[in-house]
Amino acid sequence: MAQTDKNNHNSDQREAGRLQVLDAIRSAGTIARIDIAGRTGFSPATVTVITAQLLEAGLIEEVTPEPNEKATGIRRGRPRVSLRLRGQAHRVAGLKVSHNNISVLILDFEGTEILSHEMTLPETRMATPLFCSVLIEAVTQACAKGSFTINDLSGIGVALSGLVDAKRRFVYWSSSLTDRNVNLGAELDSCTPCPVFLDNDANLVAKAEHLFGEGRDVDDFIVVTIEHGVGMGIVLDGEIYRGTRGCGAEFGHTKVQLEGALCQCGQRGCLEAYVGNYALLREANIMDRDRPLPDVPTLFNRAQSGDMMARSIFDRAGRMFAMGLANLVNIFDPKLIILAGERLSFDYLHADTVLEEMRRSVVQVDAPLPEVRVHAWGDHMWAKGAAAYAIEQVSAQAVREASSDAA
Amino acid sequence: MAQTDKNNHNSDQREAGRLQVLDAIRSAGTIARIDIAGRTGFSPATVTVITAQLLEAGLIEEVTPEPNEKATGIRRGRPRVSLRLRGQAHRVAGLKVSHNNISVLILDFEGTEILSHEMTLPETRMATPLFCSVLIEAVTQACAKGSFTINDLSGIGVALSGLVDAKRRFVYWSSSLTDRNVNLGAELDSCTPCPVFLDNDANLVAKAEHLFGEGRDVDDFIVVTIEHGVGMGIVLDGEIYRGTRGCGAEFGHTKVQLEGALCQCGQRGCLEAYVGNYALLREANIMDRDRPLPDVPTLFNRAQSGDMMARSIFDRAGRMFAMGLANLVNIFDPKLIILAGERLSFDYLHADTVLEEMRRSVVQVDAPLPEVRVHAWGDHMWAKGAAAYAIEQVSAQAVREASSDAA
DNA sequence: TTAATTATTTTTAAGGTCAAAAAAAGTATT
DNA sequence: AATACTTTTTTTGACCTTAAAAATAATTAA
Repeated sequence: MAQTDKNNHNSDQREAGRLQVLDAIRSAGTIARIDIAGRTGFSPATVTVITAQLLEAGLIEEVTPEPNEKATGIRRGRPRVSLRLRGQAHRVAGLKVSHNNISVLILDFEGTEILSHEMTLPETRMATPLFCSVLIEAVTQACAKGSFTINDLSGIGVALSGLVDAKRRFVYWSSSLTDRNVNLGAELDSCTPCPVFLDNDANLVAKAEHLFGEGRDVDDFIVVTIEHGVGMGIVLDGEIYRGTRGCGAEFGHTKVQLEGALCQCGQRGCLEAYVGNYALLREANIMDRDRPLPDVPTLFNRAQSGDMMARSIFDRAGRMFAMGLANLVNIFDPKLIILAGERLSFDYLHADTVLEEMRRSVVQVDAPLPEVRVHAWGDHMWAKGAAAYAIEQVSAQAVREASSDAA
Repeated sequence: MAQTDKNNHNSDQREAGRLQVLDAIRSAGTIARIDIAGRTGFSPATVTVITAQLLEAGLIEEVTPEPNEKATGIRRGRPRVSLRLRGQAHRVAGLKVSHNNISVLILDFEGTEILSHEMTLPETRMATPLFCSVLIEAVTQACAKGSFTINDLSGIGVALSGLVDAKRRFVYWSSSLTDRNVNLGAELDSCTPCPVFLDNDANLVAKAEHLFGEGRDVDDFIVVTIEHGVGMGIVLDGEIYRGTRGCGAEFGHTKVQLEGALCQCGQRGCLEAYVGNYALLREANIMDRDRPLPDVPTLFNRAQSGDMMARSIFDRAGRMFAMGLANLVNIFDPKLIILAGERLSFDYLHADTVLEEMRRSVVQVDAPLPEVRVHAWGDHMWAKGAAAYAIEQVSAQAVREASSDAA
């Protein structure tokens, strides 16, 4: 809310069209002008004009069809000329700051992975200046791996767990920082040669789903991530919904029980306090203090091999999760919910029984229920989200330049 | 989702601007062109062009300042010419169908109330044909009161409790209809000389708040209504958010307790089953079967005079409500929440303790919390929402005609 | 009273987008 | 091989919006 650009009739209007076309090309991979017109709603005439400018700016290129390859069915009429993004146009980095380490992913403009890099953190929580220099160091190391430098990057996206106002690049609170209320964008600007973009990690997974994942052809969906905590990203009308202060979509701290279990946020009854990684282990270890459990997969194995205590922990978590999802459906009535996870060990939350319970807890109408897709990403998920955000922002900047050059 | 017009570059684009200007004039009451430019983001030049067309179409008029009245502070420069809606341009009806009766409210184009009318229903639940004829009868009676006929109306808005897809004018379910899945829009079209618009009643209260109420100057807010049940209307970017199937924002059936109290919808643990009117009475009558309570105000009086049982009922309801509101804040991070109610007897839900509990249950950041405004409407609230919707739709139609005439 | 100043509104010239027409680049038919 | 046909792309003329300039209508100062 209040955080969507609108009414910027100033110079924004020409950019908007360019960006829409660029997005259409990105989501399609390769696409002919006529289909861009179909998808975006622009007239073919306008598409011609816009693509000409994007071509001239070097952001896209025409695909010269191989003579043999008439695979797309022999069509009559003037043959289509497909367009695609020009990968070499830009190079961006995506960073995910985790508990113990930073992952860096470098993508080209097309979204192709160039390389990835991991670096161990000196400390879990750092003061702002140290944090900045660690970030830069991680990027520098990654670039070195690919024989280029940080100066060859057009943008850097950073995924943080915590409460982030992405627009203002302001961090209210993050588990990686000892400081609160840090104007991290400004801090990082002074250390890097290229623009840095920040957001909450779950929002960025949603961004990755929108650009590269299950949400590629959908403009309205919700992404729920489960791991240590529970995160959510909301995409409405093709944009991340962030709320007034930039800290909406805190699904994990939605209350599912009055005076319920204690959450790491200090409050009680948060969904995360029933479903999150640490919540499950806490329960397990309360139940059986003599055999402390190291991790959730172990607990899950026990449940599957018939341990009733373990099973009841997952059972309750699943039911709470179903309730949370049902609430999302009741509020948003979305077309699609994506359950995104890095590891498959959390199968229990994707179980048919959970989804069935969700369906039962939803307002019943004679219309198809929202689709729920489970997307098991590799371990790059979070960093890829950050990189996706960087690509999006770099695209906007590039289009801005292309538009003003055209004038 | 998927239910916001976009990409209608066809003829929509000229309408959009006209409509935006019209909305700005409506929300301001009277406003000079230069301020319309400021508010809408259009250039003064465009405002001149658009207002000229709206003037010619008779939708707005210039305010001739009284010679004496230089009240607005002595300004230098060319004096502003204020514009306002021309009330006589259109006349619309808003209908709210309740348990036992229908209220009809007739407004002029400016939103001024011309008259209101109440009619008793023959039955609470009716088959579709009877329902339609009762609706028409109510409108006809109301018009007769004002010495005009239904033919003098430019549109009729209808507020229904239940699950309504406003875009399709389709009713999945309503407490007023015996049938399910009724294409009520089409049914009503065949009985009326003017267009009929339908929506869920809570959505329409949100519409009324946006056009005439506390949301007049806000484009992103949430309205929660409490009465028999609990309703919600979400305004994002100036538009009612309705979800994919048109049945989002079902706040009342959000689950706040696993395996909780039985709700009238047949499910368990719905917020409404703790906070709704009928839920409170149910509890009270379970507790004390010998003295059945007639209504909630009586129960509330008992609580205030120290009856511990009554007090505990309100206490739990309040805490559940606070939890529900906190969840909304955690998900939407809205700028404003409006608690809209017809009667003040529900003070207990607006109590400071409830709001305080909500504030405690929200993700804590060093930024101002969403504002919560309590708006106690008169008994026209629901019908006014329906009328507001009719005004909005009629405006769109009028602008469409003005635009095509201008061409 | 006249000129200067100020603020609002309107006009003008330029660029963006679209519908319709034209051009382009193929396949199908004779 | 020539012509007809089909589909995509580009061009054209018209309209919408804007920035900048001009016109308008007041107040203020001289």
